[in-house]
Amino acid sequence: MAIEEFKFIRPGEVRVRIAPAPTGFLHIGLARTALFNYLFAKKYQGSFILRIEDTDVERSDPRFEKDILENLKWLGIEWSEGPDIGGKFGPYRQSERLEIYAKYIEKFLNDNLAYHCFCSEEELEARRQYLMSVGQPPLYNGKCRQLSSEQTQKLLALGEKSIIRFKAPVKKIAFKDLLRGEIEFDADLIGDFAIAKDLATPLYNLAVVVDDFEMKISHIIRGEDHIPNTPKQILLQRALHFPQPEYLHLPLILGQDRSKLSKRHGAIAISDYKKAGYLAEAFINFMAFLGWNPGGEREIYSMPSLIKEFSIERIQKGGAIFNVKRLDFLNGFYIRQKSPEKLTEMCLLYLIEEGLVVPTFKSEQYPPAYGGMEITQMYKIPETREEVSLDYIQKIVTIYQERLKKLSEISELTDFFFKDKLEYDKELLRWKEMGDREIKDSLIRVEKIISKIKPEDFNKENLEKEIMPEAEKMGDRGYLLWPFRAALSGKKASAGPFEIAEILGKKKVLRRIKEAKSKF
RNA sequence: GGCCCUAUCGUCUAGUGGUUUAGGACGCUAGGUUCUCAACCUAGUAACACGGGUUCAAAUCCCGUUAGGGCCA
Repeated sequence: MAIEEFKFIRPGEVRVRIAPAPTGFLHIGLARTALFNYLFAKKYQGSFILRIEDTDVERSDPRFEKDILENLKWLGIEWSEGPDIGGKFGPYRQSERLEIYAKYIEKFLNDNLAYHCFCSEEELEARRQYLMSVGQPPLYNGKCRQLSSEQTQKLLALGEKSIIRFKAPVKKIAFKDLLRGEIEFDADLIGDFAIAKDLATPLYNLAVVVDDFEMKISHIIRGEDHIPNTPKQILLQRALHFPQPEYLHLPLILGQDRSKLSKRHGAIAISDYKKAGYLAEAFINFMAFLGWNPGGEREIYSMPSLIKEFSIERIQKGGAIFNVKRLDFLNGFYIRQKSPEKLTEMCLLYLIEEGLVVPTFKSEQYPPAYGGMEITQMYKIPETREEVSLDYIQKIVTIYQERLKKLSEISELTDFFFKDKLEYDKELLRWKEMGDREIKDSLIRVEKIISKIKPEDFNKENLEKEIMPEAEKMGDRGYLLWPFRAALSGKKASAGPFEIAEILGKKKVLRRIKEAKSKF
């Protein structure tokens, strides 16, 4: 049935939007909704619009708006109309659209579709509590609906505080959700809901309905948590004789405990994931598959292929748990796909941040995000006071490319390249049941072989050629290779000894072996 | 409490009445691979919430129950 709906979709006619309130950072739920809207718009050559719902002045903050825009861009979800770029149906910030709403609020009142309600909040709250306690829906009883216009005028003249309520008709209200089919509500159970705080301040449902109409939104794709708002919005549309857009309510993204993803589930801000070194393409791929999949067995999809394959019929109805392990896997995959140059550029930021390397010109020139970073060729290693090239850093990054799950791990993994002296316990050098004497012997053997290699021949291949036969002789290669590698890296786990040695160079390798020996 | 939504391996999911001993991926376990880790390869683990119908045939359609979730201005 959902399929039939799409026979009506003609390229260019689709206009979708996301309408976040700038009351928090861009989080996964919103990002996923944005992605699905974006994919849908692109699929049908339509428009994806960004609207900021900042009518709640107290909770809204421009820095959240900035965060939302910035991180959507980082993800590659771009809008064709929005607060930053404008558009035909602007402004795209609700706080700048107040006169538009005022016009409609007035219309509601003039047409007798709404009325002033003077009930106090305490009164309302008490009644709500009571109704809930006796198993009744907590509705407004329509007390002020009875007020004559003279009474209303009088109360207003007296300066009584009031809000504006919609006169909800008593009937059933059904709509077709593109995903879930017919959803029916009893308008009886909706009650006379508030549409504005006062003549100049619209409330959520009214503002949405007005904006979606004024911005010619064709399809409203949003989270499942908005289903209960839909009948109210439809009621408002009908009162105003607006055409009804199509609705599609996406399943929610859930935390480990199956509840709606929220702050208490840990990091959910996209910027946190960005900082931790997740790649935008991994994130997009991951989010697309939360609640949707193309049907085949392919799991790796880039934005263009997602746009190509996206289809509403393949959206899931049940909520999906956010599983970081899977994100990690995808991220590792995309990291492995990067070119060494690109990956180095991305890792550099983390190395600089950790103070492992310092660009040879002022570090203030580096913006905090790696997009558009200007790359310098030379770097200082503060600890050894050496100067190294970008190429050198690239060699290091490259041998860790397949070990990286997140970019931020690069510093911890490779710090031993940027240190003068390694701190580790001598036990680290022990392979299996080796005695102290044997460990030292192994180190001496390696040292001897290495001493014979000319500096210009000091590379991975030659090292392997010279050392492997010796290791082979010992039966278990680990007797030679483990102490060697441990001495170079000071770590239990690392890249292979030969590749590390090549990068470190003969002089440093010998020094590290000497240091290891001195522990016995 | 009321209303609404949902229900296949631990997780994301394929499956749209017979081709299904329910497929894939992540995870986990074991083995392989030049010490370790990773990557890679191979194998294994594990699910149709339950109960009624409809039908020659149901994970797939209907009803109910249960469970989970969302919303309540």
